Amino acid sequence: MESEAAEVEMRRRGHSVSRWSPTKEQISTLENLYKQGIRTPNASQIQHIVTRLSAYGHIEGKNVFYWFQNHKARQRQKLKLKQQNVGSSNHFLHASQPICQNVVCGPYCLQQSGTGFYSQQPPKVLASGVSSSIVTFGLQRMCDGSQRNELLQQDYNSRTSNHKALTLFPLHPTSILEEKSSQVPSLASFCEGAIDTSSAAHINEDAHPENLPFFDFFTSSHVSD
Amino acid sequence: MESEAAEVEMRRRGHSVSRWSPTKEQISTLENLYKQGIRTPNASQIQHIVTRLSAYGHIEGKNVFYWFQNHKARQRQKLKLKQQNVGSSNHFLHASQPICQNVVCGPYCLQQSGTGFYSQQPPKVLASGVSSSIVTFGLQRMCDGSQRNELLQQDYNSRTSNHKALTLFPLHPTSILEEKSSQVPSLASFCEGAIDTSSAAHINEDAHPENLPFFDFFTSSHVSD
DNA sequence: GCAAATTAATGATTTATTCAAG
DNA sequence: CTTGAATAAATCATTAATTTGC
Repeated sequence: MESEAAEVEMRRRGHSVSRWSPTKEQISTLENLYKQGIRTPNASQIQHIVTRLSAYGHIEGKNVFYWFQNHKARQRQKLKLKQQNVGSSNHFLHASQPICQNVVCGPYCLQQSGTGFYSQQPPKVLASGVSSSIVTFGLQRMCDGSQRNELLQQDYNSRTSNHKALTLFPLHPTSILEEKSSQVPSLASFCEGAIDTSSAAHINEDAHPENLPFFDFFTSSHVSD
Repeated sequence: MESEAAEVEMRRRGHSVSRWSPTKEQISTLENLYKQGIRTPNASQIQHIVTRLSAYGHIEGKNVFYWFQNHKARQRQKLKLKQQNVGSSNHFLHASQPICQNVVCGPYCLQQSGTGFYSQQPPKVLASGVSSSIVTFGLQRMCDGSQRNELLQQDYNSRTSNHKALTLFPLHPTSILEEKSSQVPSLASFCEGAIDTSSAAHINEDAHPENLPFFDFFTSSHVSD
């Protein structure tokens, strides 16, 4: 439905609408995604999620971002409390089980080689100067050697998606989702998207006058190198 | 063109460009801005800064954002160390002096009324659906009642600019800078800018087909209120 | 002088904490 | 009381300074 117009109206009329109120569908979808292992969606993922969930009501990228941020944190602290109560002793390699039983948590993490991971993608720069910062997702941190034995299903899908295009939304196997959108670390990427792109927009406005007002998540592969 | 060239240059010289290396000019400008009181520039401020600093080399919004984030934090911890060494006892209302002697730190902060500050601007939404999330800058937290007696020159200019249009860049007294750009809380706003704008753009693209790819920093006074 | 090796700065991310709307 | 939103603190990782041995 067009809750968008309604909300814009509402906001324009001074009504607070100061905070996003997710619909049931939106929440359940987000929870599903979380269960599938999404922890910190990157720009393209968020873009996708927003696009899909917009069908159920107004939603913005930051809402999605914050939702995952908060959900992750609160699941974690919930877990912490639980474990505290149970007082289990062998808290070594089996975290996250109580949280999401649905996701496969491969034993791929912890104690890998020191800094061997993060060269998945070479730094790539888009023609418009929108560099896609790349790489460092969060895995190498967990695998680093420090004892961050928190959750560890972090980017299971981020990595698998390189191979099989992860079914973020069962409805749309549109691929995209990953790979070329280049693992940009969520927040900063938006930043760059919002700001630098705008400047880029009036710099070479003729580049994509079509319907990509700020960034092409999809073409970014072949730049000008 | 200029900034791209610089970066391309850098890349050609074998530098991996995995991280932004500010030029001298960029740094000094940023430091000046900081001294002028800018702590957490919002989207429009960042946009402006980027536009200006692009003349000196490649730079993106996120770079500016992170720079302020880091600089603020590190100045703060530097200060903390200093104070620790001095062991001054009457730490009550005179923070931030050691950091930036150039900025006027009015005694306007701490112990104001509880939540009186952040209603400077009513939530405003641009026609394109790019809501400018608004408000909460960071001041209300400091002034709130909690004892965050850290710095407090936070948005001195944010407030003064309401009256006298703060000279962010001596070169360009273009005003803008504040007021109407509605104090959007930095990060999230980019997020929204990057994501929501795109989706919104093809929803009602006809809103501002002119040359305002996502926000008009300059005209924003008479939006559609 | 100069590169390899160390150290210091600092750019970039993630996590924790806090505020406040509903 | 729950949770969306925002900021600050902590942390990681890379670049620049610098030291060191030749």
